Order: sequence, then C-alpha cells, then structure tokens
Amino acid sequence: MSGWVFHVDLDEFLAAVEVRRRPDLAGRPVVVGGRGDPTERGVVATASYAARDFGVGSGMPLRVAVRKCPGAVFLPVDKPAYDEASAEVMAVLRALRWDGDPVDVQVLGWDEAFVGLAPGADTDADTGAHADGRDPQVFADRIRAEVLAATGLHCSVGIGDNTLQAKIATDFGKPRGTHRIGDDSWVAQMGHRSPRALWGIGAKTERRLAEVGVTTVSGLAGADPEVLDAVFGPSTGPWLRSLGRGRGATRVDPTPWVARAHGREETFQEDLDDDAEIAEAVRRLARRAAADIAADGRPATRVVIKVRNRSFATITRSRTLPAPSGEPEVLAEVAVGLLARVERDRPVRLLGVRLEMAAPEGGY
DNA sequence: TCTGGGGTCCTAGGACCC
DNA sequence: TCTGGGGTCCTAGGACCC
Repeated sequence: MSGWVFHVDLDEFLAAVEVRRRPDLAGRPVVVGGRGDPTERGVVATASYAARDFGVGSGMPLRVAVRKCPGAVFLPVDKPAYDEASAEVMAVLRALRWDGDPVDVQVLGWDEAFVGLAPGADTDADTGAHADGRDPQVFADRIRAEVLAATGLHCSVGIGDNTLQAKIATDFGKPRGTHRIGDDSWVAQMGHRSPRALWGIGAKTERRLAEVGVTTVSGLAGADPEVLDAVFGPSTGPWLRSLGRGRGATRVDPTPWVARAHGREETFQEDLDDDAEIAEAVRRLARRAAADIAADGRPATRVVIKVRNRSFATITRSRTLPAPSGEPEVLAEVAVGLLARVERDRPVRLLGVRLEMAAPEGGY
C-alpha cells in the first residue's frame, strides 16, 4: 500500500455555480437541466438540495420535476460556466501541498477528482505508507477549506486506501463533510450493502448478480470465480469480484485524459418523420462533431450514427473509413449514407453522430 | 410524466486469413 | 467424416458513469 487516496466531489455543483453568480437564489430550489424550460423534453442535470427535498433528482424529466416542485427556479445548462468553475477547482487541487509535498490530481469529470501524494513524498524508507505521521482527516478538511475559500464552492471529501474506497466514501460524507473507508473498515461499512453501492455496478448488474444468489458486497467478494466468469465473461468476472473485496488503484494517475471520440446528438422537441429532414439533421450533427475532432487535431477513423425512435428503441450503424479523414463534408456524407441501413418504421426522437478518432501521436 | 448529452469499456458473432 | 483452430478486424449492442 502506498498511501491515502482522496476523492473530492463538489456539492450540487451546477446549482452551486448558478447560485454563486446569483446570490438571490441561495437556499431556494434550483433545477439545472436542458434549456431551462420545464415544458420541454429534457432531464435534470443537477438539483439543489432545497429542490431535492421536494423529490427532484438527477436524470428526472424536467416535466416531472416541475410537477414535484412548481416553485423551483429552472435554469439551462451553461457548459462554458461549468467548464470555467471546474478549472478553478482543479487549479486549487493541483496547488495543494501536504506537509510541503506536492500532490497528483486525476480529474474524473466537471465536479470530481482524485487527489493523492505524488510518488516519492510518502515512501519513508520501508516504514510503510501510513507510518509517517500524516493525518488524512486533517488534510481532507484542508482540501474543503481551500476549495471553499478560493472558489466559494462547497465540496465533500472521501478518504480511502485506494480510489474505489475513496470514491464510495465521499457519498457518506455529503454534503460538506468527509468520510473514510479503508481496508480495515471495508467489510464493516460495505459488506452488508447491495452490490449496487459499488462504483461500476448498476441496476442491470445488480439484478444479474441476484439471479446467481449474490445480493451483498460480501457475497460478491466471496462468490465463486467460475460462476462470475461464466455469467459475466473472463474480464468482467474477476473485476466484479475485486470490487466486492474493496480493491482499487492505490495510485492517483495524473496523466491528462485524451478523448477517444467526439459525438453530437439531439433529442428533438417534436419527432421527425420526414426523410429529408432527418438526413439534414444528421448532416448538421456530423459537421458539429467534425468541428470537435478538428479542435483535437485528429482525423476520424470510424463514423457511428444513432437513431432512437418514438418508442425509444435505439439503433446504431457504423462504418470504418477506408482511410482516416477530418473532412467535414466527407464525414457528413458517410453519416447520411449510414441512414440507408436503418429500416425506419416510425418517427425519430433522437439522432446522433459519433466520430472515433485515430490515436494521438505516441499513443494513449 | 416518458426517458439529455457527453463519454468509456466490454462482449459476442461473423468475416477473413493462415 | 459433416465442417480444425487460432488471431484479428469489423459491427451491433449493452452497461455504466458524470
């Protein structure tokens, strides 16, 4: 074991950024999502805690949210504002020092990151990682205080012996708090819970695990590896078992994230039923995605389109290009051409175009 | 009351080749 | 006599996360 891992997660991030620039909204139910119009198609991206008291939560259709909380303030998703606020927070984290030693930061998304001591700082000869007298609780409180002082935003911090434990611990600390889960307390804190509590296990996997008799984290830890492999495959099976045992990366990886693909998709306010209109929409989405990969300076190797019809059935069609291309019109033609391979029998609610890119120079 | 938009990774079957 | 077997690429779909 090489040291503590911290997981920093901003509280009600999108709503908090909105409140920061509109202090009159403080304490009020605020719902950020879609274009900010709760009569439109769209879902809740973030609800403030005051809105959550009314039963509003992430992923909920805006039309449902407004029914549960008619008095809420509905705001559109303002990506540039959150990009900016996120960069502020990450800069604070990167500037942190723990007893004078620098830290590594691994960004997971707009509002969360792992933080850990950079290699070298905590390896005090052979004494072991936690034997150097540092108090992780004190440092976690410092992280919260510094982020708040520099950005005006509240966060919660999880402490773990690895990334999985730290990530899960944060939820127990929310809001505005800290919590620790370590190898020494994993079973006591997590053993009795549903596997769904683990980062990476969703509703579907929870159900499939239950079908083979695994209904708790401890049950997953002790499950027959052959059964897991047979049900989930030779890669996913061992990984699931390791989750049950509370295993995760013990090092924070500061390598900057490099995108594999860029995509654009749109759910239409009114379903499209005209082939020419559909083709034109695909062309438009392809051009936007092409602009995204151009900004990355890498050509596309493969084009994928996505078509979701009125009954929510989703079809994808893809083509690997004979040679990589960054030409918007070439990519748009390929995307439109893929439409011919979709037998459409009803109106379309969503169209998407994704461009997979060539690996950057030097690989990932 | 219908269910966003941005991503990643894994699985599985068929084609193709040796 | 039914028609090895392994490796790799391509395609479609599924699951998950923020």
